[in-house]
Amino acid sequence: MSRRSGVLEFAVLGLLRESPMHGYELRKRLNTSLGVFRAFSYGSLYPCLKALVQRGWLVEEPSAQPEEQLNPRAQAGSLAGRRAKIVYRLTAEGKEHFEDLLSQTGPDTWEDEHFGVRFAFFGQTSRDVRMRVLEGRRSRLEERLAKMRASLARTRERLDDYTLELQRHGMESVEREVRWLTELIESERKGSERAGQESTRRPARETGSDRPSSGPSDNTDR
Amino acid sequence: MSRRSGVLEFAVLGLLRESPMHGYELRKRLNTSLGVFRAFSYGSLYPCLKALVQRGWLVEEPSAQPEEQLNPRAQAGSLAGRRAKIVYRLTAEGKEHFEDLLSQTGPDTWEDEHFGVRFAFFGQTSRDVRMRVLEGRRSRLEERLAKMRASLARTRERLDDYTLELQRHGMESVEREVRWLTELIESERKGSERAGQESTRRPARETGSDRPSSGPSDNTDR
DNA sequence: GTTAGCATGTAAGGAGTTACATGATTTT
DNA sequence: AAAATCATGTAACTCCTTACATGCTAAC
Repeated sequence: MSRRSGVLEFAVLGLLRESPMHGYELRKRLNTSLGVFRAFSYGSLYPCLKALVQRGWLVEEPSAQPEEQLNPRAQAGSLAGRRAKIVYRLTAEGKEHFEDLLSQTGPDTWEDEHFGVRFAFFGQTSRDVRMRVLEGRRSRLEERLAKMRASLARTRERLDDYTLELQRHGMESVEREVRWLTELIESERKGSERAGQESTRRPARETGSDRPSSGPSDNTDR
Repeated sequence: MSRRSGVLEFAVLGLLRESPMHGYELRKRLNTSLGVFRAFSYGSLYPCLKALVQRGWLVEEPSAQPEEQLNPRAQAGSLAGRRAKIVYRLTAEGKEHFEDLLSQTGPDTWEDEHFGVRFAFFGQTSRDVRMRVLEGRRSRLEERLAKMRASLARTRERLDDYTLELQRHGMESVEREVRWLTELIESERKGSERAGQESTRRPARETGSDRPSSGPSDNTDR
């Protein structure tokens, strides 16, 4: 009933933080920007939006259609007509809540389902948290590799070629992801050191705006 | 209520086809042999087993505990006691049904959730079907790549570094899987040609036992 | 003037998980 | 005799999808 998910909720808050949007647009962003990893349908998006509104993290704005009003043919039907295109905007509480979520580094943040979306919003995440999430993810994967190697050693001879190939390919993928994470961690560390030289010591604040940001978000639409 | 899944059902039938097992053992196999890709809990396994029994694809065998009966202390409580360890065995109908499933090459067989488990049982799958599944999977991934490239071209400049890196890494993974599939398809084709030379033309039967098999399964337990 | 795409929703259901409950057997 | 691990199960819940229902607007 409550439709408060994990991933979807997180992603919606994160995208709306960048700029207000209506559901349809939001869904497209969800399935391209955060691409590959997950795809959501309206059947989960709209109920999720309603739930977030109820908890006071979003507000619905009936949308006065600023630029599309320019089109003169449209307003013939009815002035307020045109099936209200509901634009959702993050409230102050919503923003606060999202920042809470961003600062979390618990075990599930580096599980498969969550890691992708966490990474997608690393631009808004503090360096400490980024590091913990990356390192957590890496050691999670290394654990998994160890288990796979052990189980492979135990069962190698009674598996047929295809099963074996599947395991091999699976392990290789995990190994590759570990290397990727290692590179990312390295480059975070370098960035950290450079920042350390600049200001001699780390700034005290943990959360939020130590990101250089990609400019003030003036892109309301495509 | 019915608990007839897709992947889980398929995997259970496939593993039980190799040899009868009880639930606990089955679950371990599920989470190692078919490794990386999925993990199942008892909460889904046992109801699934019940459902498969109801449909006549499995039978429960109360398990006379052949070797464990040797242990003399156990039978004190009650002769039929000792919390029946239920061994599940595939029926003739179950086997037939599984072979039907094996021969399917519909669109969902190459989707993410299904492909892994399909591949895991390629040892029992006919060469034609293997080819169709591999090629279907590859073109599915190529489609996805095309979409990703298009969306990346459209949105590159308004994405921050992390989102961009996530996309890049995602695409690279997909590209690697495509290359892997291409190699597999190549090697299937070679095998096919060699088989063609041996018998001049392809054998008529499509399903089942053209596998060399990994020996008669005499391994009931670890 | 009809197809395609934009836009918003709901009801039912599928595929699984978590947490709980129980008890036997093996290892320490 | 305590702890681990084997073994089986159920109820409630989660998170998402499919299929449906509706209507507007743009393009062909």
